[in-house]
Amino acid sequence: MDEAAIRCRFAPAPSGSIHVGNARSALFSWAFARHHGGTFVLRVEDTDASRVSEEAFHGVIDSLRWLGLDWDEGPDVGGPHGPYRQSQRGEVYAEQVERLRDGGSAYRCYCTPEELEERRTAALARGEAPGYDGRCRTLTDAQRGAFETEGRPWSIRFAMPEREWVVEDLVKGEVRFPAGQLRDFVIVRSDGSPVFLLAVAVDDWLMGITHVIRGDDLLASAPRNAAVIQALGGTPPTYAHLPQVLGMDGKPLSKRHGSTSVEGFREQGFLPEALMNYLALLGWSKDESTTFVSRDELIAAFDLDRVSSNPAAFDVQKLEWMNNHYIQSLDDDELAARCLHFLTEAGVLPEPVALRAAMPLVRERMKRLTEAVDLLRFLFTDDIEPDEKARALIEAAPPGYLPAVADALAEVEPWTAETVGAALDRTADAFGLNRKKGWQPVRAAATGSTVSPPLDGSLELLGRERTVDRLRAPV
RNA sequence: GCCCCCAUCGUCUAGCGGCCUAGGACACCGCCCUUUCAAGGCGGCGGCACGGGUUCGAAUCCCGUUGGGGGCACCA
Repeated sequence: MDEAAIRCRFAPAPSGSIHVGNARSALFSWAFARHHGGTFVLRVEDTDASRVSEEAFHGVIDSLRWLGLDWDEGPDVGGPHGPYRQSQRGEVYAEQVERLRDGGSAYRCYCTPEELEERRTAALARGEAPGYDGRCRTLTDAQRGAFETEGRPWSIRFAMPEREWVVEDLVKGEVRFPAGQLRDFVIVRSDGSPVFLLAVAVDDWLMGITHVIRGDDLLASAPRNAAVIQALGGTPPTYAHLPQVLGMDGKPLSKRHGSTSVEGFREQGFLPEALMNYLALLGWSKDESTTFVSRDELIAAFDLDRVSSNPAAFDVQKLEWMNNHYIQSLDDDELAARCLHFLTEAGVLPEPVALRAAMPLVRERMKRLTEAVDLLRFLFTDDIEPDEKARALIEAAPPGYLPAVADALAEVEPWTAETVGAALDRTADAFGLNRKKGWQPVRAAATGSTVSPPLDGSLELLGRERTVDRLRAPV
């Protein structure tokens, strides 16, 4: 195929935040376009005006950019096929609907919602398919005239050709829909607004989309999209339907799985490169053993022939492991910069130099950047309140031990992790304590917790004065 | 109810008729390292949903069963 001509798109509905399943569709579509040197288009499907807001619109764009995706055409960057928001393409759809009507591929439907519902339940009761029965497709002029003079509101339906439809799907293979299975569907609501099924087809066609890569919940709409495009005189794009992303319980991702939006993961302290890597491997594999794939490696290696056709469960534990890997790969400056946001958000105001210096201490201890808060709080505030376990440890220390440690540390010169550690060992030794017994009470008193970054390095950063003060503070 | 999709360790997957005694990764368990917690190293547990075919030979191909998911909207 002519690779340069490949055009893919991601078409999210800006209703709420973009969840990871959709993000993966975007990622695969983007990677496919980039791999083949094609064009990636972002189009916002906001035909249902009641559910969209400017905030949601920007949220989608922010999430995609944060993830590391970019697009050549879209609502924010423009392009030759705009506008890229369906809410702004009303006249485009109106024009194409006229063409469909002129060509006999669309007709006015006068059925009321109540009638439709009634016939649907009746069909179900008879054991028949609940879809539209095509009544208004064969109205006589007299019947039509009667409805018109009656002033009945009407919607416009697409006359689905009654034949078998075959979708040559790049992931699912050849998918056949028996004749009669696909019913006439509404393309224009009675209020005159276009419906998704129409808008998608028109836009994919007019925007020159060659490959539609999306979730397989849309598989059944592929023949409908294709039929509309054909009726318009165009050639339908090639489709690739990705299996769904599920929760660990095997059920579709939903609210009860917790925060599953890209924005949610960002707020939880995940790195975009980790999320991208994880998502890339959810339903796609580079080979039999590769686990880490950078953005560039993904572009270089991605293709649809290695996309799995079965649904995948989203495993946060694996994401966390991968996030830790990426955190470990960041240098001190970069990691400190990324942690800063979470610390300030939590009300911990870090001193820049100390923050950077603390990175080697916490780097391999964080699965999420948010963990920097608890790990480093002791360093940036003197308002240390030992937790229950810490308090118990402090109280269990031999009488005079902590003051003795304070005295020893007061004399240490120079103040480094090594010398601090040595002083700690000497004092513990003098009290007949091993390292574990000797260091834990100190950790508890200095950090307020039984868990902290390595103690010697932590005290080095905390400084002599603050360390000694904390060890001498009445418990 | 009808149509469609899917089926390899708990999870993500490799496998595209003999290379499979089914490989890797996460998780889990054990050991090592160790000042806590991690990280790291080593080892272990664990799977082809079931039943029929096809074939000299089936995780791989076909059919059925079961199980899961999606669709059949004036939602997208």
